[in-house]
Amino acid sequence: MIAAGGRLCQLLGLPRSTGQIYGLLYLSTRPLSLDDLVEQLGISKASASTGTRLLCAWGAIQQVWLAGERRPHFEVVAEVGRLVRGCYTEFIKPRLTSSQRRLESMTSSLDEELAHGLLTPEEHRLCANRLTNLARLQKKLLRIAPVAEKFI
Amino acid sequence: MIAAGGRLCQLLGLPRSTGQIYGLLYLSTRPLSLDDLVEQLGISKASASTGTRLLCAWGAIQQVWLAGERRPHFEVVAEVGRLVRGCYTEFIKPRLTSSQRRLESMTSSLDEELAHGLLTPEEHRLCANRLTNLARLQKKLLRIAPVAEKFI
DNA sequence: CAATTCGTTCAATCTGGATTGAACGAAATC
DNA sequence: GATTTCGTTCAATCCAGATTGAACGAATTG
Repeated sequence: MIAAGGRLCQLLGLPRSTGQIYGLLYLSTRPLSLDDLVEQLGISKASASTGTRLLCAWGAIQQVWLAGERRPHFEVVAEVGRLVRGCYTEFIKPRLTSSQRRLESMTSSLDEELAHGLLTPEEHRLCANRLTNLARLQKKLLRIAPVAEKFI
Repeated sequence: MIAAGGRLCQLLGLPRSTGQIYGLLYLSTRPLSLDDLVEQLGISKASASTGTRLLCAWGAIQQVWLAGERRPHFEVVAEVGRLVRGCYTEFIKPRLTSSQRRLESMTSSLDEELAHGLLTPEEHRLCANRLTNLARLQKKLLRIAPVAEKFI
């Protein structure tokens, strides 16, 4: 589980240690402290600190205060599906909408170039077609979201 | 467009140059040779060679032989949606199915540990629950595919 | 208040993988 | 057949970003 989490994060361009922390906590039968993570994963306290903070910010894990312990421990929060959804709304969706704006500006500047005679009508038609294709794809990708949410 | 392709590839953990090549070809009004790519993108011929080969393998671009030219040129193939679908069947789906197998083996070894008294029934129940949660999520993700294909 | 225990931060280091220059082989041209 | 023009391959290099050790500050304990 630790290895799987590490590889998944590395595949996504995220710190491997972060995935390892989640993997360990996911099958731990009790909340773990920072030093537990350091010891069991063989990572530095610095990595453990930044990793847990990142996972907390994503709502993947949470701090809990155990009776008799004065430092916080960590445990995973239940639903994994929420992580996937969060990944969509945090990562994919903003990029899709921002690139939609960029596409619009590219289209308008393309029209300008045609008006100034920098492009033949032929060339303009080809580029405009490709850009509208992209725009259409983006709209579809954005429309999938509500459908997918019903499934997950 | 070049920058967008480069950044997208970099985000996905792919060579930036590959994305740049696709971005340039996507708005080019004519097929380009390897040396065109080298010149216009400022990348080495080695990067251009491996990049075009990768994109050809994905069906993102294709070679065309222009009359009077003895070396092949490259152009994008139209539908972008096919790329997204290919990304799913090539990357996501295999990983989902392989990790499904791994999950099953983990579950069975977990049962063994319970039988050998290495785990309390309490601990076994918690781990088994989390594993079945994961398995359920994977099944859902796999089931989304046919739905999404109708949309894109 | 001193001493200890933590978590955080930051500069330095390490590393996986992209990039590249050069060598190579194939094909075409003369 | 010699020469030039290509595309490919591979070892060396480079780089972004993950990791870490050490220093720091806050909180707690004696």
